[in-house]
Amino acid sequence: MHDNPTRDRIVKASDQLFYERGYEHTSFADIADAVRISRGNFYYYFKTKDEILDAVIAARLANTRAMLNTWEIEGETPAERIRSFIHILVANRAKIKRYGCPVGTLCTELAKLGHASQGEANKLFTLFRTWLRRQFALLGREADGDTLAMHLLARSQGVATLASAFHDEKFIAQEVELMDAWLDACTGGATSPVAVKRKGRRT
Amino acid sequence: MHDNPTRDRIVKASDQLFYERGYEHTSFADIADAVRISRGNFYYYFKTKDEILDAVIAARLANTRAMLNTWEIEGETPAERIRSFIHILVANRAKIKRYGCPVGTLCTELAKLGHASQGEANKLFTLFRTWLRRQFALLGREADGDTLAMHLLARSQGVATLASAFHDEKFIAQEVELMDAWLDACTGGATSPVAVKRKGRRT
DNA sequence: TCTGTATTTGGACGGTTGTCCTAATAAAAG
DNA sequence: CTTTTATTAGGACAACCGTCCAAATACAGA
Repeated sequence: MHDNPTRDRIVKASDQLFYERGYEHTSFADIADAVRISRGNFYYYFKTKDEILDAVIAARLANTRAMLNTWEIEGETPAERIRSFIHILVANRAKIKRYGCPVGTLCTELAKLGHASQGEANKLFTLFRTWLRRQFALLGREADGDTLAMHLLARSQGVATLASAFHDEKFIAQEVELMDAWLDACTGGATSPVAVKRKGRRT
Repeated sequence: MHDNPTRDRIVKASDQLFYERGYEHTSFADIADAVRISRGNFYYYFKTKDEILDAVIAARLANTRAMLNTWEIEGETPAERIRSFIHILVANRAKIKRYGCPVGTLCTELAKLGHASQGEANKLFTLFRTWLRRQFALLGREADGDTLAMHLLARSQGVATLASAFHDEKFIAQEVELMDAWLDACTGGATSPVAVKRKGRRT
């Protein structure tokens, strides 16, 4: 299966539109306009709209895996890698303010639609979850690594949802600061998965 | 404007359907089936689907205001009242697991649709925000009451989103416990909006 | 060049949507 | 009763949806 520019452009444009307008509210006509191809041409690459969705999810999974691998290589300590995760919120704050979290909003929509691809979409969450769990385990938190991972995921989701509702970028920065402090507390060797204010790192 | 049973039934059924299936994915036919009236009869009460949405939002705002007032009367201390808020997650955990938070998911959907009623829907969030801020202020946190309110709202939203994605009710209980502990820390007189593990209340 | 495949086009199709209207019925008033 | 008003029923409507196809075009190798 060699590379296919047109197919890739369809997937890329759909990815963006699904994020900005939602899956159901994006029509074939919308995608066709974005990609600048005729409406009928879709059938050559995808038989149904659901197939486009699956391709988009697959692409997101691949991109996310690549991103996590990069962090694993570049981040020298597990704490730094987790911080990379936290700081997606800051890096993407403009888009998050407008459209929320790409993962969370997609999963939420598919859940309401009762869509068959819910499971695939949720794998995006699982990807972050297991990666974070591993990082926490490397910090000596094998026992509650999954709990910490879920906690951090939830915090991020909440920040994205509220930042979008209130159109507030400053709130993102505010909460990221709290999450950084919380991470420091974990790194500093607290024995329970609860945040403790600690300004400095353990030496 | 005296009471109108049929109109109320339309609003109530729409409220539920908008929550379970989403606004856009709910059709007039769906509501008609639920209320057991003919499709054409809607026009007598609502000229457009948007008007139904506005009525649903208005009803939710009224219900929320009533609920917050009840808590203000029944809860003896501000901390207890805030705890009432936190524990909605537990009380509604079955529905949250299936459909997420009614407020968050509606606001998210309307944001993606670019819908004109976004502002009205966001008032639901504002209602909780100002109410929580007041409770925190009564706890002596006038300075950062709004920050604490937003923090707690975000935590709740994140819990709802993840509980829905992972179909996990236990996670709700887990995080509620953490939020309770966090609240204890605030009540106990911590000087910064950061969670600290404290099992007992200050005497 | 000619031939065969790969790709694209524009529109037809059945179905569903929100909207809107008119006729039928129920309720109320005289 | 008759007359008037309030409510409901059922369907028409134009627009849009996802799907699908047959014909046109672009491209490849000979």
